[in-house]
Amino acid sequence: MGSLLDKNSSQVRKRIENHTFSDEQGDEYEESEFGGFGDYFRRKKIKLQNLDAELRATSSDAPQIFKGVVAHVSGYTQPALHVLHKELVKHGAGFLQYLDSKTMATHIIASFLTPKKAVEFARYRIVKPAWVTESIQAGKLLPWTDYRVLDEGPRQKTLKFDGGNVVSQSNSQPRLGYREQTQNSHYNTEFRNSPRSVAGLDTKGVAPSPKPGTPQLAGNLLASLGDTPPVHADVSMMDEPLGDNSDPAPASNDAAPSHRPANPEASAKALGKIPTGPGRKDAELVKEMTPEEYNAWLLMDPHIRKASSANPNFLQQFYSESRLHHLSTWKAELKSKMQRLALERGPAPRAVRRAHGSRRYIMHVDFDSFFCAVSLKKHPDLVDKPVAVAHGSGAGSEIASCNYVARKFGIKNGMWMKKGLEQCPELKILPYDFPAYEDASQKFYEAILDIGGVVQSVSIDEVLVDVTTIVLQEAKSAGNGVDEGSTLHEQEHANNLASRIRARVKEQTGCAVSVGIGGNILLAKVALRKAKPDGQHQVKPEEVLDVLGGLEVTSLPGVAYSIGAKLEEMGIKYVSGLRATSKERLTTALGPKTGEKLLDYAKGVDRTEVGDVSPRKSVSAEVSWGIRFISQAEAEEFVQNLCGELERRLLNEQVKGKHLTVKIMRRSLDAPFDAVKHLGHGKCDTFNKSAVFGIATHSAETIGREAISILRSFRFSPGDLRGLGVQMTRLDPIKRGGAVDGSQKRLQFQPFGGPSPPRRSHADPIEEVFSPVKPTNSTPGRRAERDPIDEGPMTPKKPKDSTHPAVVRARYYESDPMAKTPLNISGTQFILPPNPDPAVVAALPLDIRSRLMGQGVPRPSRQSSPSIPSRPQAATVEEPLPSQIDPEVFNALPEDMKAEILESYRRPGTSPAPANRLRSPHGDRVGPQVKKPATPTKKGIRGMWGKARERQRDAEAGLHQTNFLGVGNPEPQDNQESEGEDLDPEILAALPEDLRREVLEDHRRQRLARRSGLNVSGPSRRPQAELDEAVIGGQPKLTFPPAPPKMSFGNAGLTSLQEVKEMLDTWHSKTRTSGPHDDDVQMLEKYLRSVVLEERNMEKAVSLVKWLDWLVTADGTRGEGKGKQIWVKALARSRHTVNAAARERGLGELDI
DNA sequence: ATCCTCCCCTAC
DNA sequence: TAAGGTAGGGGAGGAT
Ligand SMILES: Nc1ccn([C@H]2C[C@H](O)[C@@H](COP(=O)(O)OP(=O)(O)OP(=O)(O)O)O2)c(=O)n1
Ligand SMILES: [Mg+2]
Ligand SMILES: [Mg+2]
Repeated sequence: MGSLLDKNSSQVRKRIENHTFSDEQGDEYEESEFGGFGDYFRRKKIKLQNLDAELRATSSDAPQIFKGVVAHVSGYTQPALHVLHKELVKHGAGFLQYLDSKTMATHIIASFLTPKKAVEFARYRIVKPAWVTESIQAGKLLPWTDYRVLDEGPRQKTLKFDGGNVVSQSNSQPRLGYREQTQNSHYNTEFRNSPRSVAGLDTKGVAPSPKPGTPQLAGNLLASLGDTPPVHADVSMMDEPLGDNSDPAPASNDAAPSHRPANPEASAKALGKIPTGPGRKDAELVKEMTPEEYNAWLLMDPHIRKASSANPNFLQQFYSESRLHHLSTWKAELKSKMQRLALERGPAPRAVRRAHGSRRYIMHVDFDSFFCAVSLKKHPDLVDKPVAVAHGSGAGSEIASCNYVARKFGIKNGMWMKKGLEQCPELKILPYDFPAYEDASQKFYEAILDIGGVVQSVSIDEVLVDVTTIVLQEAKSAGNGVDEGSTLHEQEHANNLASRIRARVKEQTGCAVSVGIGGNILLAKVALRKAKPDGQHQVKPEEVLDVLGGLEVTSLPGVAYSIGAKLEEMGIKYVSGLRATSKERLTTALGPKTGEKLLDYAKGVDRTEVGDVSPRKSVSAEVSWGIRFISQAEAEEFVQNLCGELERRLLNEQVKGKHLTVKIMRRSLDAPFDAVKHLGHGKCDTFNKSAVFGIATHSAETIGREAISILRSFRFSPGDLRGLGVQMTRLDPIKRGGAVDGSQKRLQFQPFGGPSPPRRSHADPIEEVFSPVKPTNSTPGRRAERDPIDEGPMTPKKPKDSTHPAVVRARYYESDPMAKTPLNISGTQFILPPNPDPAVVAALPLDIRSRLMGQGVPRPSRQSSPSIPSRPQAATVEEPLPSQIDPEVFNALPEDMKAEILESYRRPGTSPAPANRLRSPHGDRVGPQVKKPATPTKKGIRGMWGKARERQRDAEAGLHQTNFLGVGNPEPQDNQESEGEDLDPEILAALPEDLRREVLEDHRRQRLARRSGLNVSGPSRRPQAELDEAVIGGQPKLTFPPAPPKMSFGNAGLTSLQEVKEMLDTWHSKTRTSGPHDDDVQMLEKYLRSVVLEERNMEKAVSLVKWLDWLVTADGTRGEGKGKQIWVKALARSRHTVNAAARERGLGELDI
């Protein structure tokens, strides 16, 4: 148990957070809506009035054994919180619902602690609930030390982890609730700290520091975003987007000229909304836009910019609002809590469980329209109306949950608003209330745990409980009959139990849960459906077949659209039809397991045990909404952020992973730029690729490096990216007792593996580590780098001697004249080391490797001079071994590498095939039997043919490839003049209409002239050392009138510009309705002064004010609420402050 | 047979 | 406007 504490090295961050959090409880922020953690808990506390006094008065006779004890209960406990509370108070203890001021509590009662809590409570006496119950039983206070939850032990070790990165994480933190996430901004943890210095901040060597984890990749873009406030052209909508037959130009991009947007209205609307966007006369221009240009154009709208990946704070913001993310996070948390609770409860039930025959009583308990019901608590007037919970009322907004009134209209959870409103125009829309869902859920779980069955969490609003033991027990003691009647008694007891639960949950939460009872999980679920809403139902053994038979197959768990359609093709619509089908036929169609399972289900058989949960097999982070990049750099930065997120989650789970998969969604080339759904991914092809690390890792740096390499290897036009994700599998628990950090010392000895590199110790002597290694065991991707982004895989490195992989790589870099322009892959020359060791080759990152291979046999068409930037032309898919590959080298490769290389050749760089692998046609060998019916999929029938079609389309896309060369610098040198910079939407927006057109046109011409393949080079990707210079040379070329001031990124100051911007963003969005707290504004002013006077960074100060200006003025919240007014004033004050400070320094008036 | 990898599908 | 995440079961097909 104590291991929990020591194990988690992610606690550094958490510790800081927690400390910050406690500090925030200081009264000075009391009124601020942007009050951070403290505020969250404070508000929660208000809801729970403390009735202790009353309790104590009514039970003064109980021995006051807990006198002097002030207890707090954390998490789910057994007995439940309310019981402990009552008992403690009755016996003289003080009780804290929430830890207001930590020092007041003397004991914390918990069954187990999450790592986060373990740290938070590190200084407390943390005891198991049994301490309370057994003390009461004993009639005296038992020594708490016998009930420790945690062993003692320092876990300083963990504090060393990732020192500087810690505070800087800008992404959401998976374990935290949405509110913690959003409020735990830099503003809390750093910004506030810097001017004031926070007492109590953990001082064990971890201090807030700039954010090395987030390289300033998209520097230019971000800089300009911040520097040039958007032009708010009025939305002078011709408000009739409908039926307009004018060309919504960008929707019909030329990848498919004949293609009309799936939803012309939506497109037209989107267009119309964009301030001074290209009018219809620009149709031609727009039609020829690259995806990047289109995105740049799209992002001219500040609202879109704010909501999408263009916002530096995007990941955090997105996750904090994503219901699906919360659902997943909650589920994972609950799962592990239940797991640990079961452990702590003792291994008893296990043995007991199977004792009695096979008769089981399983309850499935689930809230009725959970989100909706909870959100309705604050709008009781609407309970009788059709209501849904969604983020908005636009056509693409998703209905997370709707009440049963709405369901009568045909509305369903997950439905898009467009359809929902079609079915019911009266539909009322309520906002999400995530904290309320957490609260309701907690009470629900307490009630469930209270009954003492075996509990398995299904989701935030749903559990399975095996109550067999309870029911049998009760039936035995109540009804004396051991005969036939006992079953009836049992059933009745089960029903009673269900009633009790329902009543209790309703009482505690005000919301209805329904309960299904059955002899197994399947039947409990089926019963649940019958029970809803607000009811309970038991499926008795004798009714099983009848009940099931009449159900549609899709109401069986695991059967939905795809399998349902397959079955329908076979003429099976109802479960009864399943029973009438031979196992053979089912297994042939669906596979052995699925076929058999369905047949079992049809017979009412389900052997799955409640509570059987296997350990986690994967951890991932992905986003497929709001992705609109205008440069490769942005895309890579985003991937890096995802990897940061992944690292956090891995640490939280206390695992490392060996197998990395990068998931990419790219706009289908026949799909319009605009998705139907606002900022949605639209129609996409998906591409996954994985890499294996020789040794498991959780390092964001390591993972990011490889992930970015993989991303690059696809050479997608960044503007076409719609979804990105990183997933780790092959997980290993992090072993404690040291060496966590030193693990990479051993990686070399792993068979074919990757990085887990260096604790960025530049001094790390590579040879020494590698020398004893057999070449075949080399590790790819080991590069001593400063920054995974700023120094991409193609950055030059020091040469080394010997054939060590790292050395080869180093040489390779050294000799690559293009080394500094990482993405110009096809146009690069490089030198193949004589006698490349195959393993060495294999050890190279994927993108390099393919190039190297390409050179094995020089092929002018494929690789070549810088002047002929040809891409690999549609490579021969059929050939077993692409001719570009030296067979000798190839054969020496490990098998998996062979496959991978073939793969990479199979898909010529510019148009990899979608991830749907080409499977050998079943028809080939199948003979007469139809082996595999097409698998239907949401959008039409897929399966083999579908895939083939997709490939086809993609191949075709390859031909179009020339259309979407990236905007970039094709030159071999790191040439700052030859720009091809990203188009900056901000700047574009500020241009007069005609000028803008000219710019776009010009931009396009350059691009076409260069014709260099995807290549975006920006100052931001240069090595750190060059960054400063780059900032100057790297000014967007498009420096027209509203030229943004020069920006200095990086660790210019105490707090990086971007970080502060993110803080401001979070701060603003959290207080947009109430306005900022005056203290906070003062602090901002003070900080701005210090930026001007101490940091002496005028650009930063100006930039921040402009950023704030943008935030405030771009906040289109209706009605100029009081919040906005306060914000406007705050903005004015800030502006004044900076000007005043500038004058103080003898500088003139600034143009802010 | 049995394993592994890369998907698809499903659930909330 | 809008916040389309995430983990596990399991099938297909290849390697062993
Ligand atoms: N596509 C979906 C499905 C569910 N949820 C969320 C909102 C739901 O309230 C919650 C629980 O899911 P349920 O399937 O239990 O649905 P409800 O509780 O809303 O309705 P009911 O259980 O009564 O069918 O998960 C969601 O956001 N999107
Ligand atoms: Mg529900
Ligand atoms: Mg549910």
